[in-house]
Amino acid sequence: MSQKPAIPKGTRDFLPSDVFKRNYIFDKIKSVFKLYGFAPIETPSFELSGTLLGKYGEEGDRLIFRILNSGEKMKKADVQALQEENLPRFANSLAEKALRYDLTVPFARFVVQHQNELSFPFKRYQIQPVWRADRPQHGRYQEFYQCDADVVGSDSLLYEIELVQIFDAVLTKLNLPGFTIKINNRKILSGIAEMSGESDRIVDITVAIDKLDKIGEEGVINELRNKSISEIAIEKIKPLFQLQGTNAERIQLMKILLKESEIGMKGIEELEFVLNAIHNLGLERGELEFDVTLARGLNYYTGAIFEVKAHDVKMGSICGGGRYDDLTGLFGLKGLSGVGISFGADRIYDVLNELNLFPADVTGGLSVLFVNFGEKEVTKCLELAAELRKSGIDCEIYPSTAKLQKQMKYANDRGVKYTILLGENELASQTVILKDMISGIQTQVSFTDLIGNIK
RNA sequence: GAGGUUGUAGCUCAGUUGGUUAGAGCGCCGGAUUGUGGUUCCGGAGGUCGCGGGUUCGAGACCCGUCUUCCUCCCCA
Repeated sequence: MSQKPAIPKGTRDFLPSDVFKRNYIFDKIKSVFKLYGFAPIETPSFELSGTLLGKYGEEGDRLIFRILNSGEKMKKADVQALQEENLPRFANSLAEKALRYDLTVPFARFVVQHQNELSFPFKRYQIQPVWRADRPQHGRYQEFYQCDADVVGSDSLLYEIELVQIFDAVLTKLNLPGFTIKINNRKILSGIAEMSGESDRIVDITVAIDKLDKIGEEGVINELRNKSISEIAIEKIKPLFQLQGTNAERIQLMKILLKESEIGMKGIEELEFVLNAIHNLGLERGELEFDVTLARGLNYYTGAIFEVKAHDVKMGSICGGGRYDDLTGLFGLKGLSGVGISFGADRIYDVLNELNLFPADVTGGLSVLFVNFGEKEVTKCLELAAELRKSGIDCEIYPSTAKLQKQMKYANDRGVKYTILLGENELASQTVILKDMISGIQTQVSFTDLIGNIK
């Protein structure tokens, strides 16, 4: 057993049927991105460590895969830092490069670097794998694909509307029966922190209330206390837990709660604009829900925050996104607002698999297999195969004159739609036997009628 | 990063308090069927019991370490 090969934890191999299914998801996502005017870009799998570190908070840094320096660069190791037990600095001296952790930060770097070649607002999509040194769990991998669409260079709320429509369009196209698009606004969260008198504790407060549906009201209050948020503040936060009813009703309540907070009211105004627009436009299958407890950990969001959950399946969020006013600021380009969303292709894959929502023909089996009867017959098969391919019909010839039984079984395993039997008798009569592998029906057709009988 | 859990044939899993030669189903290969697959029947191959060490006359089973699996926390797609 020790000789058996293995792959690292949290990674997966993909068989042809898996890749067909994944491409099906990618194709739907791409087609919608394109409909909304997004253009594709790609960035390297790994970036300079400095580009990534410090962008995802302390937690995030821990989850970034580092690439060990090679050759002479090994000598750059900061041994002194090791002796001082400053492990982060030691690690940085050992690894100048790191695998990308998401697509957003590399995109920000990309925008700053190519700012003079881009016209703004710049709309890009990007479908590439990312890597996280996380503990693998259900729906959680160390290597997985993200499918991002972002707009940078405009603070127009029209894009928030577009992105909600994209969530809806893609997931509807993928035939997902039900899903909730949760929306919130970071400014509302700031408003909450402000009116509770704990403005500088916004992260602790939001991280705590984000867990409401998981640990309940008591749990959240305990966590707030543990983080030494004042009792007065907690009393002021409590009404949030009761927030219910339609989006419009929730908005009205929040307007009362946050009336003292300028930034909070600004957030409500933005949110209301998006909710109203979507309400008027309507969604296909998605439900848009204002969820004040939606926080999301990434600290670069400044406006709208999105998260999508599929119904009837135990799985974390399948999409996320939000507005970040100053992401490129980290790389020295100020004043460019961006907003974007991300589809978690691997989680969507798992959900579609679990709910059995992949179309039957997605695995794209071979259309036609020529059974091999011998040298003379194969010569004719080669000619016919060339004609089929010219007409766009994919086909193969079985490579050897194995027993017919074996050849038929192979055709069956490959999911072949038609087999063509061309033996001695058929060659003499200029015909083939065309067998429909699903119905089992065989028909004798002439060489010239063959193409017309396939499909 | 913390705690727990799992690992036996290609796959899913049995395997009693430690005791001969480690089993089943499915899959695979061959045959029944020399020009017919997906059904049936018969036969066969395939395992250093995750890996390393220890206890023992004897370990798949017990102990330690390690890797892996899944789960909770953390965080997230």
